[in-house]
Amino acid sequence: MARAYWLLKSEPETFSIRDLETAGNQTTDWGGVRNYQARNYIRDQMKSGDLVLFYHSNAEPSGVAGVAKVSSAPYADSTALDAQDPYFDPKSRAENPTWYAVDIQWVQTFSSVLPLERLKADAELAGMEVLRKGSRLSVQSVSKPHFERVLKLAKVLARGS
DNA sequence: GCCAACGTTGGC
DNA sequence: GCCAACGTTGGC
Repeated sequence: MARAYWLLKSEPETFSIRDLETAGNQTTDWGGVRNYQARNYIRDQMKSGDLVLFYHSNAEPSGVAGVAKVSSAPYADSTALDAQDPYFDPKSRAENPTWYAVDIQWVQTFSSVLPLERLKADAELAGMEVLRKGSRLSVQSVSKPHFERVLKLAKVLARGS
């Protein structure tokens, strides 16, 4: 099956593209997702090699900060099974997990964050989920043309700075 | 800090 | 199964 494209949101004060970059070639487990639609994307569709737009939310500015890649198959989110973890979910069981995670790996940090405002202004990105008013989903599917367009805009931004 | 747009919970 | 109340997300 062909590679898929995603957008993952993170608040940079919690975990930023720099934090991911610091991890270098090491993988980072992307867990703690507690929304069923996002869970379904992770559990049912994500696969190793998929590419990810790493999005900073609640940031100044909010926008796409870089690129990551999925580096594992989906697996049970251990934070849901650990009673000491803030993301613990007593309804999730090891033999039938409710929540899933994947490993991700740093690929690229943009020279500066590509702001949401810039994405909104681009006609080719019309219909992209992250641009929808009230879009709160932390794991979003991105079309290949939209993914490639975002990379293009990031390059243009780098050239201009 | 405000508030719109959600998703979830629980009474009925 | 409906829906009001509530909690959360996230842009601004």
